[in-house]
Amino acid sequence: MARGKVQMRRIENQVHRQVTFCKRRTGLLKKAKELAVLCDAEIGVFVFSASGKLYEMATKGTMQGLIERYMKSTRSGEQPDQATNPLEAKEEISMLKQEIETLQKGLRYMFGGGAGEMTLDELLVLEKYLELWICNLRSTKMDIMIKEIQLLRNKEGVLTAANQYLQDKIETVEITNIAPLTTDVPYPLTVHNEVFPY
Amino acid sequence: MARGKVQMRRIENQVHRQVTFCKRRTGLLKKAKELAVLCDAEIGVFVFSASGKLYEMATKGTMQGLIERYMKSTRSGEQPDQATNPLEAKEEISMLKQEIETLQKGLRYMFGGGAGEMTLDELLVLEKYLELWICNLRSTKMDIMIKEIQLLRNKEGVLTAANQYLQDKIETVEITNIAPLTTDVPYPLTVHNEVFPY
DNA sequence: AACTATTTATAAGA
DNA sequence: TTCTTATAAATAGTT
Repeated sequence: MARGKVQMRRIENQVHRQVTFCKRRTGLLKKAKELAVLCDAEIGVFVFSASGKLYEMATKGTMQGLIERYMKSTRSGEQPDQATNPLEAKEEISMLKQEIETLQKGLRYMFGGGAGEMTLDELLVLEKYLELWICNLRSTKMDIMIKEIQLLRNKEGVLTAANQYLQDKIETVEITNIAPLTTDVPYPLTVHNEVFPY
Repeated sequence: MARGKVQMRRIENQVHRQVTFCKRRTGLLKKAKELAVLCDAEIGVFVFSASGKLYEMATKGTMQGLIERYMKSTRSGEQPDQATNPLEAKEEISMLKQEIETLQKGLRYMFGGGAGEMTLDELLVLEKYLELWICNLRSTKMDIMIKEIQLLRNKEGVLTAANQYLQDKIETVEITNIAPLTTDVPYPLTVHNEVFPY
């Protein structure tokens, strides 16, 4: 797909074939990974070179696990399994941990340098950045919290008003009902608690 | 790869995800076929959609045959693993996933100069990370500074000693040269300043 | 292993 | 879904 169209048949030149195999194999596995990530799919790919060498990729757990799943789903049309088996789970955990490691590294490397080999000056710059970042973050956090509080206060106000209103009403009811109450209670007067149970 | 770069993470919009899944799955299988033809390789691909549907491709014979070959070529396969409690494992997995989500958001947040769409909880987690990071950074910084100071002190010691030595020498010269000085000065006595100009 | 000129793949929109 | 189209990615041929 570049510098000329390619015919869809075996590349005769052994060197070209080898180079293309390497490039396209990489591309294929990359595409598989992308599809898995973007669309939340579970993918297994294995490639045997002409010389019999195996290259594989499983996007979740192991190839073994995927093959098992494959077997199941072709044999009897199994349901998408909910219960992850412990082996897969462990592997998933370690994969996720590795991913976290990578992300943390990414964060660290973002400002250039990287944590291990940074000079004092670089560290000072990074520190400033981090301070700024954390400062912005806290500001955002505060905004959110303030809004949240405001919201709750409003709610509280409304509830209080409603409560007050109901209290008044109840008192009125109680007063007007004083006489009947001495003989019979048709319904519990505390019914208003069920209107605002929170 | 078109009309805009795509972020390498799960597509949130369900419709977009479905469409992309369809397109990319087709693309992936096409690429696999091409690689097989061009480079005389044997390839198996299987894709489980998020909903558990299976799509597969085997370039030679059946998937079963390929899987058998795969199994043969990876003889070390099974290991009897201790059963991690599946429940705990699942919990850990979901926690780790959440952590990854937060870190990814953090990275995006950072690139975007802050103010992203993070929730309060995520912000709190990120804040913790940043605090930890800045703490580590400061520790590293302190190490470096302490070493630097040590180094400078050593240097200072050496320089002071050298200075003392030269001072003594100069005084000796001055004393022994007192007589000639009254008549002629062949060179400036302050020449030693040029030896240690700092 | 790099470098690009091209071809392909595909995201977004209809 | 399917088509279109602008753009991002992959990669064939070359150095």
